Amino acid sequence: MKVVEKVETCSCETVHEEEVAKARRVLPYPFVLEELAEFFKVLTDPTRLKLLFALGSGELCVCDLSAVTGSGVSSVSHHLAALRREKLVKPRRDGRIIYYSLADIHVQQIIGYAREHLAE
Amino acid sequence: MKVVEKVETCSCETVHEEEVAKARRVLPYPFVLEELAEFFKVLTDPTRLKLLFALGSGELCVCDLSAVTGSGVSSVSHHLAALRREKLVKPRRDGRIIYYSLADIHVQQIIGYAREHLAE
DNA sequence: TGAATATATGATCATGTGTTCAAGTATTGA
DNA sequence: TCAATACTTGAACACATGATCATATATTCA
Repeated sequence: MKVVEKVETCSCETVHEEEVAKARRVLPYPFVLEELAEFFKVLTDPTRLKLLFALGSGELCVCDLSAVTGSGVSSVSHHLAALRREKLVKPRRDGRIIYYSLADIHVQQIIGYAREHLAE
Repeated sequence: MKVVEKVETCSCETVHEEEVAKARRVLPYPFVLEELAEFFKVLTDPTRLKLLFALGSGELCVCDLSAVTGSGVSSVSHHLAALRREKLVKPRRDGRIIYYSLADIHVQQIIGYAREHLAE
């Protein structure tokens, strides 16, 4: 493998120039990386994951979700706000009760793949 | 929709008992939720995502990855340690150079789905 | 064996995140 | 219109996380 001399951004002395150039070409724009990172952040909390799994079984109100997760209503509401921001769940008001449901198919697929990965 | 009276874990007065019971049944074990959350945490940093995309184009050494990402070697090494812990990348030593590559197919699919979600 | 290179790791510090409490809004029904 | 219910939101605190620096380890080659 060809090894060439120092390149600006790296503090080491050896860099594989061609491979680095090739890798650079496949990098998404920084804003895409930021969006992806933000998106995954919403999946890093066990309570939020519980909410997503629970809603996978059908529409539920905030009160139900509090009962299912065992978390306080306020906490659940904060988490739902985060899920709403990433467009993963959507609310439907009926009187004073607000029913939440999944807004997207991708989430379940994403979580499914993650579970497959962990199952190995 | 049937609404019944208060249930232990919830501070509100109305809960849809059957739906809650149904939702509870689909919840994974707590340790699975924890593992999933830990797994997604590794995807919440733009630099780590860069590393994964870069490695998608082929094997690269730490020095290369530092050049590609524009991050310091130490920072890259810490991030690679995190990716190793989640079994997303694997190292291969050749002399004093350590080459990293993707350890799993699922990651690319997961990131792909996430990008689809964000593209809407 | 010892110097040089490539990478890893531990400690520190600034910043981010989740929970809780208190207060706010919206809707219903008496 | 006023009280009660369902939910949201903001502030405050404890805890986690990422970048950086200094140091440690591993490998090569003179």
